[in-house]
Amino acid sequence: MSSRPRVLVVEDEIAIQELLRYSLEQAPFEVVVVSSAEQALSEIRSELPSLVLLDLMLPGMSGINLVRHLRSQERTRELPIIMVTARADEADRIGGLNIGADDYVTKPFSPRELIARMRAVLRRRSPHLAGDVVEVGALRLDPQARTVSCNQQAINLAPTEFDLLHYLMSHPNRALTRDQLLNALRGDHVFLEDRTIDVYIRRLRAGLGTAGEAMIATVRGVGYKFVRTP
Amino acid sequence: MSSRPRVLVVEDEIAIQELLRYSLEQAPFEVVVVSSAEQALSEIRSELPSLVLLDLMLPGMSGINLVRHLRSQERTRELPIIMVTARADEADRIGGLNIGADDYVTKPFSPRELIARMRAVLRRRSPHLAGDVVEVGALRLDPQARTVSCNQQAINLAPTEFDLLHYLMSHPNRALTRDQLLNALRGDHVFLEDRTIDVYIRRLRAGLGTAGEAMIATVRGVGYKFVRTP
DNA sequence: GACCCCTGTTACAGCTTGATGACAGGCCGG
DNA sequence: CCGGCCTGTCATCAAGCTGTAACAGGGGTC
Repeated sequence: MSSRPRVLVVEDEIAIQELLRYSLEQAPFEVVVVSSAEQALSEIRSELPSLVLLDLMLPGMSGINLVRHLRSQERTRELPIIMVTARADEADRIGGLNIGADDYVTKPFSPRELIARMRAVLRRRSPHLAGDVVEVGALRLDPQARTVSCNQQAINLAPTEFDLLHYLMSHPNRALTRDQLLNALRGDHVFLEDRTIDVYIRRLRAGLGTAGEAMIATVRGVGYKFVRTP
Repeated sequence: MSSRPRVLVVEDEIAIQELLRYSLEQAPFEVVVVSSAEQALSEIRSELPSLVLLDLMLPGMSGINLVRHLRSQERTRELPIIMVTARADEADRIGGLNIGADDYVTKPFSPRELIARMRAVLRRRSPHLAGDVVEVGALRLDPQARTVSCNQQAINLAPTEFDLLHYLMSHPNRALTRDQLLNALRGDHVFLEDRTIDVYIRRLRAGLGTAGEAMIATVRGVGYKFVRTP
């Protein structure tokens, strides 16, 4: 869940589909591709992605109408959307942002630029999904490389421990309840014991060694907290 | 109790229920969802929430009638209520406020906006639930981080001591009865000895050190008071 | 100054909460 | 197919927190 943002690509040209799938997976994102607005709706209904990448020109319902529709629904009101348009003047015409997209890119675009824009949008909406390196004190976490180090010393963490640390470091100095942490790790449709978080905190602390004890604080009666200054 | 505000969501559409539950829990609020006015009454009877989020259109008893009923009862007269309404026309809005809701939002709404309005209402009615940092003299209390400091010096308090201080600091220069304090800490359905508050005041004063003696004043025959200027 | 009411303080038993170690099952790679 | 990690749960233990009673002390009233 917290590991890689899910991107829904709505694009009908096969060549571009493949280009996007490849470059986005390298980013890394988890990529789901559909080729029409109708399929996009169906996919979104079954699981909300972290971001939608949407071609303006589509068979059937147009991209613009899809954005309008998504913006009119409570569930998808805040869903980050980036539009892809064929020509710059098109972007001008639709005023990309006016119809409710968060950003747009014009073809031809460089994957590098696209990914940068996606990160920018995610950064605004959900900081821990943006893929930025997080650095606090001697601790450094790189979400893309999925590495953690403390004073240049590499630290090995299991996937869940990594995601947990990532979320904690992205929300420093804030007491987080076990519920919030479980939601961040597993999404809101999974039912797990609150106490499971205790165990992961323990494993994470053990993995981080002495430094970990200082940075991950227990907030009695509430949950846990990542403290910036020990 | 005082740690996270309890929100009762009265909403019959499943999709909106889930959206609200997720975004409110991240806020963070403690969320209870019911799908009819009758269930809402039953829930409120068993435990008074900090705020009610109420869809105007419900099966059975309408949202409007529920508000009227709540406003007619002593126990729920002051309960903050935000109405959610599908129709955006002005008559509804005015009606919403006239019948006694504290605020309203119209669908479609963004979770961000909704949470901002909830905070605003809470800030007005129950300042200690709004989540703002409270700063009085050298004392500083951060509800999100759950930290207290005096002249930059961290102070460690037990959960109840923290909540008590939070409530006191949010209502400065005002004599508060033991009943009021117990209510704020434990809700209105828990019965405890008044004198228990004395003990918590004692523990809180001890925790705050010399500064605490000066700021928490005893109001003989009434209760206690947080004084701004020693 | 005596008395009563109120508050301060302490001690304590019971309970809740968090830390920890162990374990079964699942998944993955070799 | 096997072995090794990873995951989620549980039982247990230690520590901290809570609520009450009991006693001490002080202030105000008459």
